[in-house]
Amino acid sequence: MVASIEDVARRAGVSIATVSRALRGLPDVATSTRDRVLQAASELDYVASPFAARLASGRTATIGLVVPFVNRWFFAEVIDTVENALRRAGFDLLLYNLGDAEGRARFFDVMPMRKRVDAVLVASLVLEEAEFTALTDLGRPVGLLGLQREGFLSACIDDVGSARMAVEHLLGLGHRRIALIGGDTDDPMAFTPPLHRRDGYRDALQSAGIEPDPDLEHLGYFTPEGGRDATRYLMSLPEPPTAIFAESDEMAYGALRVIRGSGMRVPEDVAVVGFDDQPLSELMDLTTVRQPVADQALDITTRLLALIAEADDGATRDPAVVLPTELVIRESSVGAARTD
Amino acid sequence: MVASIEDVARRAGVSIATVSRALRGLPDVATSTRDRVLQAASELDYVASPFAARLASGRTATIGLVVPFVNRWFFAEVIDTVENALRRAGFDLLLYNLGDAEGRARFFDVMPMRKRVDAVLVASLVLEEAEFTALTDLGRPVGLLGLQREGFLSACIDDVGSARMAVEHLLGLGHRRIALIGGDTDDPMAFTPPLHRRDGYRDALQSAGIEPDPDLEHLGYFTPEGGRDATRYLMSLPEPPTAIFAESDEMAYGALRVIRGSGMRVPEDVAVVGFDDQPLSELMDLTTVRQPVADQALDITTRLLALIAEADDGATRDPAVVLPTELVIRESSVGAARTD
DNA sequence: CTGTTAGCGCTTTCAT
DNA sequence: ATGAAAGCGCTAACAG
Repeated sequence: MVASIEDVARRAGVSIATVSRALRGLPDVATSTRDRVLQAASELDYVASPFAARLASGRTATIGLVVPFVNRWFFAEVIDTVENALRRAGFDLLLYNLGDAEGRARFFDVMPMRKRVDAVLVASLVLEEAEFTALTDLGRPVGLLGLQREGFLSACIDDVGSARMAVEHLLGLGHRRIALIGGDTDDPMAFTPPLHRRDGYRDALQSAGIEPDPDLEHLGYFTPEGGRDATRYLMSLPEPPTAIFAESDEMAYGALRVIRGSGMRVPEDVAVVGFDDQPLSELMDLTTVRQPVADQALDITTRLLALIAEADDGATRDPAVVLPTELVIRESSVGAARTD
Repeated sequence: MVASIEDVARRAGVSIATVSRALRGLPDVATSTRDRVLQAASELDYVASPFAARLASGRTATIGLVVPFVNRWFFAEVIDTVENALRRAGFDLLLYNLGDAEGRARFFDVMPMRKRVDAVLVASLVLEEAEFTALTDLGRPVGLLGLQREGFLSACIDDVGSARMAVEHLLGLGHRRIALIGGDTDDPMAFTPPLHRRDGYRDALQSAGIEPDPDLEHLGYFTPEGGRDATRYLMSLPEPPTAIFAESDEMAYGALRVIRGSGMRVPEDVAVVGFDDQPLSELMDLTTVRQPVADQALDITTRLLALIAEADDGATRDPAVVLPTELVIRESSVGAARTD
């Protein structure tokens, strides 16, 4: 069978306590002893049983990552980054995918990560009070990604300001009828961006002295099809917009397809700006707000790990980190003839 | 502190063994006793410590999912489906993302899932002999998704046949110069599709009496940019193709963009067929091979779980399951004027 | 049907 | 610097 700590102890001629200390790099182990233990462990191809260690120590070396979806660019990117950071730190990643309202309810009801994680990381969920409570009742640190809240570690971008920047870009190009294709802010599976990006859109218009026209705000459900349908609707208005700001690149793709596919020109007839800067956006020549997803994920993961390790050298001193975004200007807003 | 099995036992007035049995739904527990235990557990908000249970039972109720990437449609879809199926079965998902050649080497070197999973699920990786050995040396069942191998449980599609179907569609439309945009079959991070889809492409041509032209096979690296660059190259050939078969939809998007963006018409000047049928493909009017990703993932997960549960009512009787694909014909191959 | 009793394989005082 | 021993919170025979 597979080797246990006793086998290593026997082979190294020491006690199991010493093996434990040596293998974990604890102090107060003679170098020669440590070498002997390391040698024996390697000869036996020994790895400690994580469950025994967890039971004895109370630490799980695992963090739970809660996401509303996994098959959307943002969240896939988050999972990728977090998994990597954890792996390097010797931590396991337990993934919790909510999926839909029913899955979400089940999750918060059962709380499947009870007693199995050292910390929790929640990505871009608009959490209800009860859900926040359920999370904090786990008695573990909770990190927030893509949203912030008093008393919690978090990393996010300035969605409001970023959306404002996008719309101001369009205003600067002379557009006055600018439509918004957004997410459903009433959706039970709502995540945070729809709320804030819409606010930024309205802010920008109002600052320019334009009263937001409710007819120009349409749901796109954060999918390409949603963006397509919204655009068809918008372009059929008596007074269609001359520019569209989509709260995500995916919705912008739908918009581009409708416009380009129906013989209209982008941006001459309609300008389009998205949000995210997914890889496909460069290909689509889409002007968009680039947000540093990996940076946000890495930042919050690192600080969460530091907090757990109690090597908390200021990890919580600056609990809410806001990372900068950047407007990437491409042809969908300024055209190919751009000279600068 | 949080309740343990002893607290429940005391409250219910039974032994901890009875609590254990009652809570796990084992037989030979009087209904009244079970009710009392359930009541006590719920009052104390008790959940068993998974680590103690794992240590005592040897079962981990966890499966390890190994993927080369998480931010590609296919794999995101797989993760989504597997996570869901496991959650319902009360299993945890431990995600292992290889990422790149270095990450892959580290993974197989360290074997981080040793002693922590009941089974392993590997998605679409071209595994070397040594890697297969490393996996089987875990001493746990290994399931394969997107590939098959003698002696392993697997679920996949017929990549060769599906690619042949796609190319035969183009041949049926009268095309003779059909290009292939594919993946790198020599890449250390190679996954299985590139190999087989290329074979299917060549098969179809040869069956039609056409000798595959190496100039018409170009790398697209399974990304939109790769597809774009490959298409630019192909269209600059002295004798450009009249049709393109891309081994993935993402590469096909790049092709479509180049063709449509440069004033050529799809499919009149160049027809395009992809592979996968991602959600964006309908929007792009892309003819493509639809593969049932969720079905594959669900199928293999279910059978792996059955195998672990030893409720193996035939789970392994049919170890290699091949799921059907379907050609979804859209405008990128037949045009808008299609009458049927 | 239920209780007793060994462990599972580690970590962690507490001695020495 | 090292070892002995007491758990960690369960599961699984084995009795009864």
